[in-house]
Amino acid sequence: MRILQLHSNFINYKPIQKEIAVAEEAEKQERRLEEIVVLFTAVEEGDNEAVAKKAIDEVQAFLEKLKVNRILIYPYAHLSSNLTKPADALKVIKAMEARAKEIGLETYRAPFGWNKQFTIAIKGHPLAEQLRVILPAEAEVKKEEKVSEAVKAEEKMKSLWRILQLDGEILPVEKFDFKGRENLEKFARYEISKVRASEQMPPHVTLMKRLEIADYEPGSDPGNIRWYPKGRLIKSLIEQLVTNKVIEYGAMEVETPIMYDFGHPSLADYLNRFPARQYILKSENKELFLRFAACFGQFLLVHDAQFSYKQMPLKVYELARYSFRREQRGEVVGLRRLRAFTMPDCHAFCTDLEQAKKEFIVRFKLCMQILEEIGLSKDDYEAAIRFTKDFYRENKRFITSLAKIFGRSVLVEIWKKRFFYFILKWDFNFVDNQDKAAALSTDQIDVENAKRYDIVYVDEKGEKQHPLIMHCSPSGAIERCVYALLEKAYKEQKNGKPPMLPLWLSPTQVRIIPMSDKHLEHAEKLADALETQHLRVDIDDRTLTLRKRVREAEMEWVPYIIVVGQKEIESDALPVRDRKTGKIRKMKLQELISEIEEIVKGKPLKPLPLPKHLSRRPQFYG
RNA sequence: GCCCCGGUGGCUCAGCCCGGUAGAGCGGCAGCCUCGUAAGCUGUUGGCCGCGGGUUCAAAUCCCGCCCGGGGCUCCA
Repeated sequence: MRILQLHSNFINYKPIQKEIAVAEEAEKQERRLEEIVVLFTAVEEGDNEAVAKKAIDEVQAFLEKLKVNRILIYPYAHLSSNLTKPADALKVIKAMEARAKEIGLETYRAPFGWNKQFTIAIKGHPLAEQLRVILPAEAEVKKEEKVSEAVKAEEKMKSLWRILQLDGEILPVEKFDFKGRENLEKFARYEISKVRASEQMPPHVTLMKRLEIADYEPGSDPGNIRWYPKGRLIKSLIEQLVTNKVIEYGAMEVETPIMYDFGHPSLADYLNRFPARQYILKSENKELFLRFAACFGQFLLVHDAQFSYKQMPLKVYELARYSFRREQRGEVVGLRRLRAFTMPDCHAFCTDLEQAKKEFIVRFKLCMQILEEIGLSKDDYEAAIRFTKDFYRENKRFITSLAKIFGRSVLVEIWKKRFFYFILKWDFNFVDNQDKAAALSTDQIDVENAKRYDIVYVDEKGEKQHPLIMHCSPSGAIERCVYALLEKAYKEQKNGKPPMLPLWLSPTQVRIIPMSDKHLEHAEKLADALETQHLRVDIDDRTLTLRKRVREAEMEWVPYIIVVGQKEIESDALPVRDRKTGKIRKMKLQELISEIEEIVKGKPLKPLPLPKHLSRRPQFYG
């Protein structure tokens, strides 16, 4: 028996004329059914009542998932070329109907033996369309084979979850003592069972709006974000920092297109593994898709390059703004997961596993350093290392050495067989205020794509070889870094500390508040002096009370606030309100400049993204 | 994609259950206050009650569809 099962918004059908002698009696009336699972059914030779029962039971298990309780059994011969005799078929169909009613389904049936016209609207979700093949008991053996094939695939994907300790010992997750390692526990739980509960809005969503960093864009697709001047500054600074670090590491920065031709031979095969997750667009007679990583562009570019083992490892980098993934509707949240995001993506092409392992360590350290510089310390994230069983057997010490560099126990995921294109992968994961985890940096050793893209290098013997490819995002998506920083700030607030951004990312580093308009001129002088040292300084020249302006500066997370009045004109000691401590420190201007310069040393610099005078600024939110 | 909750001036929200003239606080604007470190006072502006359809004499309110947001699933090479 074959059943084409369609979850439908509605179906309209109308019997037109009898086709065969055994056709049932029916009225030639149009019928409409809504919110229904339609079962186009072909009864094949050898099917019997047991098959009918089994078919309905299988369907029912599925209906529970969909939370639908209404079916239409629609005889449909065209599904099979091995049909049984019509009279037997009708019997089996009736048996299906009886079974369905028996187990409490709201059951409808289209008449058997008629030529019918129909219109159907099928829902868009992945489970909406399914083909079932139900075989009679005799054929059970054959079916077993098929199942075992499926089970094998399933088996391949089965993951073992463990905790790898620094001494190299691997413990089952239940046996590990998570005392003092609550984040690792939350991360492990998130990865393994994904159980979580939360009623509140993610804190970073409220913050990104209130601080005028970013917001949803109702005029776009979900997961496409609008960035206000302050947010653009923060993002752009992080982008610059990551890019600088990766270039320092030795990668060559390139730029590749954001859209690709579906028909390109190297891409077609790769894409077949990731169906229906891209944005697709048409241009003239071509079908294009938007990139979901910088891999395509870089692979195609390196495919055309000529290089030998002497130039390896060969490192290529791109800040992929944007990468697009049409994530499922329910998964797109704030800045945690977007449909359009900025992905720093660095590939390294290595001669062999030995070289790859060496490079892997270099990049592991690089990623830790980059996160640290962004403002996420090792306490803010947890590591996961994922590999195949085979790889572990041969590389125990290597994997343990990664954990040692990380300095703490890590979560490991072990695959019995390789089913991705990589044999080893690690990722750093931020655990947020809702106990959800989001991956930041990651690196992988890819053993497949060099062949797929026909990327070759020339070895010592002058022979062409496929390299190993390492895929690394040194920071993870830039937007996700902003998410992590905001969530981290919120955590600190919960712990009684003032929430803030790292000084080098604070849109306003120093705010000067003149007591009254009589003191504005002096404020301007101080601001100019700070500005020439490349600090971001602004002046709150609005005619509001002092208390109110101080309050607003604090709510904007301004790290240093200086109130300027008559005393400051007469003396060069400035009352600097330090957000970190909440105290007012008497400082000379030069002392403040030195302090800030020391803290932001080595970080990218950018000017204030807004008018210097607060009276000249629009309000983007609130 | 599925299930649950929500969408009301720029922002946060009340009103909806039980249909009958749209409300508050914040913000904006104007005026006063010229101020010593987290909200000064007064006045005023501002709303196709997310969009479309239906029921009704009458819809922010009831019903249906869609869009957007949040949560839970699923998914996450």
